[in-house]
Formats: sequence, C-alpha cells, structure tokens
Amino acid sequence: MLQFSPPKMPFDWNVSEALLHVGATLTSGQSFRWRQDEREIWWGVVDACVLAVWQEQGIGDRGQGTEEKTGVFWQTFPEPNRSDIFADYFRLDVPLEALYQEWTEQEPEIEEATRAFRGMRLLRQPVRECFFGFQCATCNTVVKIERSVRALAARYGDEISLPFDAPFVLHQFPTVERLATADEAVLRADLWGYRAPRVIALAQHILSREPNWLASLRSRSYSEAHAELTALHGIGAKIADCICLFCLDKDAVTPVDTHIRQIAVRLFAPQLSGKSLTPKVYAEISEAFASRFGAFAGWAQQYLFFAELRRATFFKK
DNA sequence: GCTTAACCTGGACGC
DNA sequence: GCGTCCAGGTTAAGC
Repeated sequence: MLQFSPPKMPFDWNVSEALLHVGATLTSGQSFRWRQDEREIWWGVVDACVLAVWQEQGIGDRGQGTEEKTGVFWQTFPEPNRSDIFADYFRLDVPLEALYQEWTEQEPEIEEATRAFRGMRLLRQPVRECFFGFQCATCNTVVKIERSVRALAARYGDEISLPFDAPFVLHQFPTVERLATADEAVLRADLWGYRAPRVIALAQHILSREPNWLASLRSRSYSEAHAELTALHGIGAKIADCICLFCLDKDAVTPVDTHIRQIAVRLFAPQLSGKSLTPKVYAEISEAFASRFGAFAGWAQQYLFFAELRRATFFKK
C-alpha cells in the first residue's frame, strides 16, 4: 500500500505504481521543456495535453523495510485522466528490470548507473517538438537549449488554457507552418544563433514534403529514417540519431557525442582515444553499443550518458 | 578519408 | 573587468 502525500491541488491525482524515476527521466537531456514548481510538481506539454507529475524525491528512499515505494502521481489537462497519454509518453510498457539484468551481464559497469537512476525511461516525444528541439543542440549547453526551446514555444506556440492557476504558462509546440514563417532575427534574439535560419529552412522543407512525412518516419526502419533525416541540411548523424531514439522508437540507436565517446574509450574502445569523431569512428562506437546492449542499446547508453554528464558537472563545480 | 575553421552565445575560469 | 575557452554538432574546403 502506497503512503505518499502528494501536494493538495484543485484537481484529483491518479497514481501509477510503474517503475519510473520521474526526475532522472525529465532531466537526462532528452527533452527540454519540463519544469518543476516549488511543490516539486513537474509540468510538461505533450502535443495539446498538459501533464502534471509528482513523485516524492528519490524513489525508494522512503522505503521502510524491504518494500520499495514507487508511486507516481499524475494528471492531464484540459482533458483529465488520459492514462493512455501518460503511459505512452513515459513508455511504461518497456520492462526495465529485465533489461537491467541483461545489460549488467554484458557490461558490469552499467550496474552503478542503473542503481542510481533506477526507473529512468526514454520518452516517446511528439515528433515535431523533438525534431526542432534537437536543432538547437549543436555545440550548445543543455541550459541554453532549454531556454531557447521554451522561448520558441512561447513565441510561436498556442497557449494552453487551464481551469486553475498553473505555476507556468504552458504552450503547445509551434506548428511547422508557424516555424516556416518565423522571423530569423527574432529567433536569433531567443539565442538560436546560427541555428535560426536552419530552423526556418527545415520547416519550409517539411512543408514541401508529403503531409505527415515527419511522423511517418516512426513506421520506417532505422536506416531509412536516418537516411531521410541526414539528407536534410543541418542534420548530421548525431542529431538524426537523437531524433530516432527519442521520438521515433529506434531503441537500439546510440547517438555518439563527446560524452558517449569518452565512455566508449574508457569501457571498450581504448584504441579510439585521441581520435577525431570521424564518420568511421562514430559508426564504430555506435555499433559497439548495439552489439553489447542489443535491441535497447539506446536506453542503456542513456544511463551511462547521464552518469557521465552528472560526473562531469559535479567535477566542474 | 581526415583535419580544420566557421558558425552564435553566455557562463566559467584565470589573470 | 577582460580575454579565452568550451558546450550533447554540422558543413564545406583543403589536404
């Protein structure tokens, strides 16, 4: 029996006992618009739906005896109780316990990360938001990416009205039509920098394709989706893989960035130390992760990536 | 096939 | 206060 006391709100909470670490999931660098209010409630937007999620800090910390408590309280707006949206977005169907065991057998070093972030999941994000959000990620910091993506949504996205005073003004992500006619100078002012013209050009390109082209990539194979994305000006292998992994259900994909490269060198590819991240090296690292961790290698790399990110941030402070 | 520079910007850091 | 470096990359040119 769960014994949590979620904050009193002018709505009823639903509760889920799924294995889910909300904080790790929403701060691991895969999505950019979630915010936490002073009551520690997370507020996010999934298409036209607002999601409010609360979980007591540190799942399991409250455990008395051996029972682990993993209660996650949630609600959707303006239409309440959309358990389908909640479960789909957080991908509650993926059996984490079995994956942890498989991964640890392959690479013992991952065990520490799976313990530290137990319940962290990859999200199934709306494709449009994920596609444009990661345009901002090139040579940037997570804090600035979040600032820029939020600014883009606030400027060009429709506000979602709620039947109570929410702690934040929440917007839908802008439509492709709005982005295609966005003002480059305005985007630059919102810190998009040299990425601003790319966003507009990519939106115009999407409009020139068949309707629903972007969303249709979810039903294509990884190699097809990757090829379609990297054919676009401004999208290289890494950004394409982020899009494939975080919104197109390509769970075996490992986007190789500076952090993942360091992990690969440390764990299983010391011969790549000091080498530039050429397409050949990129493919070598990506395939090494896939061969070790299998169909959910992208999930495994997220645990190692997040642990590395936290370590790097810690040592900088 | 690899290396390099340019592209924006703000925060961290050293002086 | 100021200069430099770096951050979840991509592209094109030069070798």
